[in-house]
Amino acid sequence: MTATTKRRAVPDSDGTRKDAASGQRRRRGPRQDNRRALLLDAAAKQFGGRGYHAVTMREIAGGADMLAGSVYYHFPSKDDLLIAVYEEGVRRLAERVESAVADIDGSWEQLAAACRAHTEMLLDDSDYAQVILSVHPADVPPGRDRLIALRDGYEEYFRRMIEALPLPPGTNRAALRFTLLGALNWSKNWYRPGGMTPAQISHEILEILRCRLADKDQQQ
Amino acid sequence: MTATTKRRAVPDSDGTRKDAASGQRRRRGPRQDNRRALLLDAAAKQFGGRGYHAVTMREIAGGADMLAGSVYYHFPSKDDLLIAVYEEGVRRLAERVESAVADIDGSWEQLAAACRAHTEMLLDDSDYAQVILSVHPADVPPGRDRLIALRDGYEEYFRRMIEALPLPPGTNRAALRFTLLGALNWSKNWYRPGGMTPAQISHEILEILRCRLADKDQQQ
DNA sequence: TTGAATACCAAACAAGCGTTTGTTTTAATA
DNA sequence: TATTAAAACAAACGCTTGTTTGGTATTCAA
Repeated sequence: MTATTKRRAVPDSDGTRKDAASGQRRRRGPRQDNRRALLLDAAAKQFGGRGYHAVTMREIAGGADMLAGSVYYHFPSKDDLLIAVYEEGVRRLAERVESAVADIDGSWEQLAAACRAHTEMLLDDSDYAQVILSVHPADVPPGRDRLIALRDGYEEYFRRMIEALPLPPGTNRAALRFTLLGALNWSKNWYRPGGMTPAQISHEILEILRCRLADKDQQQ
Repeated sequence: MTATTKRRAVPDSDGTRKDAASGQRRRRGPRQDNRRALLLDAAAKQFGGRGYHAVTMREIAGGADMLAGSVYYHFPSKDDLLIAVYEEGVRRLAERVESAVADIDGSWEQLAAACRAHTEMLLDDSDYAQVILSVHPADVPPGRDRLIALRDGYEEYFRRMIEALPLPPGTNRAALRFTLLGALNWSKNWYRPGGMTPAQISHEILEILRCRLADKDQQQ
């Protein structure tokens, strides 16, 4: 159930408060021991591991050494908490991919670096990123469109990278993108620590697609 | 919560009852208006569309024009109902793939036929098949291993088909299988009726992988 | 036609859910 | 140091959940 009214002022998503537009007495900011971030971490771990509906507010709160009611000081509802986690997940994924690509030359090499960063985040490095895979947008009807927009926004990075590849004319780049992302994301279903590393997985998958991705002048 | 004790005898999964091992008086079988199958259909539709935890017993029962309590005549718990649906999903998938492959010659052509059947089932033809994608085995702790075994058993078809392909020595066939199934299954996240058909999707994905799958003597 | 097993219904149950409420503790400011 | 907002707790609320219970039509074999 979505929150309809707020009993108290709830902080903005960045955890800071702003002055009223008119120059009234200055408000106080958040305290230093603010555990909002800890709470978001706990939510990410739970949502990422078990999906939206399997996780309870009491479990999330417990993960941050709180009680369920206290969560509502930071987030107006469970839906909003999930959306905040999802946003942070997309933000971190995008950030990591961007920085992985930053100093790389060559469209193919850039895509490889992005895929590696993407896979490492999903499989090992980030509970937040896993939320993007574990949570189905339809789980949260009021936030559905927002989640889809966030996911699409992130995938836009890959669309542009594949757009930049030199490919034989007539290549279905959309299908290429779906195949690549599908194969990478699906690895969460069979990845086991101790087996192939995330980097190896992403490398292997790209290698399988490579002869198709490569134009004549790049063959091997 | 898992059922701990059964108050009454519950029919077997095929809806028939068997005699006690010793030759006691013959039991009566199920009536003709038995709505067990209808109930299973309703459960498949709900589980397949929204996952395990988002679906309630009342919704499932309502889908078969029953009340929630009546479900427990046929299945001892929600867990068992999900497992029954999952089993049926795997059974139907396997059946469809087997019959699609039956009259096809050539290892490549067989794989293509199997992928097409697989994709059509997942995207259009079967609520049961979609359960395999929508339900995470970890959603049902007591049935987790059973679900994983079922899924692995089905994927064994693809393992054998890829095993039979003539490929360059040293090819990582496991990675190939994961890539293929991942790309196919992921299509559920972006498939929209009116766009590419399931057959086109499966064809396109295989085409992208083809140059890798094909040995020298099969190139084009 | 009877009798027993089948296949439900109607209603409740305890437990757990997301959320609200009133109060209290804590920390930063003045 | 007194004040005030921030950030929590403790306890409940109303509702929904999966499940149980006792009863009742319906069906089919004898």
